[in-house]
Amino acid sequence: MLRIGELATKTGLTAHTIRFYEKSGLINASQRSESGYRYYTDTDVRQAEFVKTARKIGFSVDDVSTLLSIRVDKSNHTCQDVTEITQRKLNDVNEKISELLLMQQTLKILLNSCCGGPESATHCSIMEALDASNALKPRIIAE
Amino acid sequence: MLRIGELATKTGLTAHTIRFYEKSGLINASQRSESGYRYYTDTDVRQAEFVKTARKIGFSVDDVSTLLSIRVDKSNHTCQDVTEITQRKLNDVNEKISELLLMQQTLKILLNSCCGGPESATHCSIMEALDASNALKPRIIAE
DNA sequence: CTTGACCTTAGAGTTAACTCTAAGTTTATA
DNA sequence: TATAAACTTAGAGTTAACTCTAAGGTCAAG
Repeated sequence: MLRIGELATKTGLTAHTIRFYEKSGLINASQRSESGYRYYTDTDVRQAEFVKTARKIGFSVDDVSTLLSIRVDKSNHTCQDVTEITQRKLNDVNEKISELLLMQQTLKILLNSCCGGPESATHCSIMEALDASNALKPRIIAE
Repeated sequence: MLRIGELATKTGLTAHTIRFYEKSGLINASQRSESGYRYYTDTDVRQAEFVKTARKIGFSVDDVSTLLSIRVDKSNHTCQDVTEITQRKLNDVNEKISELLLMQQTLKILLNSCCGGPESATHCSIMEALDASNALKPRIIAE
């Protein structure tokens, strides 16, 4: 039986975060001492680790909540239920990556266009590009 | 001279956002009518477009603020000043992309490992992977 | 028996960038 | 002149996931 600080050390979460997850319904202490201290069993620890793992992969607290409800009642859920959540997350991630790659390309083009030296910014091509408002149109690859 | 709604239409921002940017020091109306209506000159419009462009590329409101202060006083700034901001932003973007690619890989592996069918989740390999807590270790490419 | 580390709660604060509301004023149109 | 669309302000609300604070209780060691 671990106290909250020990669970924190073990999982790499903070005690604050563990309490926050408790409020969110993700982690529960099976026992409480008379004085109110939380005590965590091995089962609790495994659940906390599940939560940590799922969060690290990128699932939202809400997703983890859903995954946990599947976890405690696997026989009444299907692989489809699980892959749906995973696929949705993957779609989110893919979309964000696309956006960021666009930004990345634009920023790279801007950086390549500018000398970056101690010259006055009077004719800085980054500033000019931002003013031109077509700075966003990604050029054909390798221009 | 445009009113705020017209500037909104022209830039694709909302009037709310334009007022928010005003509070943030990004966009100013050169004129006000006696009754207090904002009126924007061509110069204001160009500045608003600059802001829109810079935000779209991914610069934070704070970054844009800095870029604007360079813009109005180019001769006292250098290309280095501009590239520094741009490079910092590119570094941020690169870092986020790395994180997301890691998530993406993990999610793909999870999806590949599961049938995704109407079978009971009792032996769902995604759930098992999340429980194993080594789900995070990205496998060697193409495993 | 005291000290310090650890625990408790409720609830407020953080971050970024909006987004919205309420209550009232102005302007353009029919 | 009436009405609807557009405008004004200050300030509160939104989102996600924490993060921190205040004020106090508990526990082990010396």
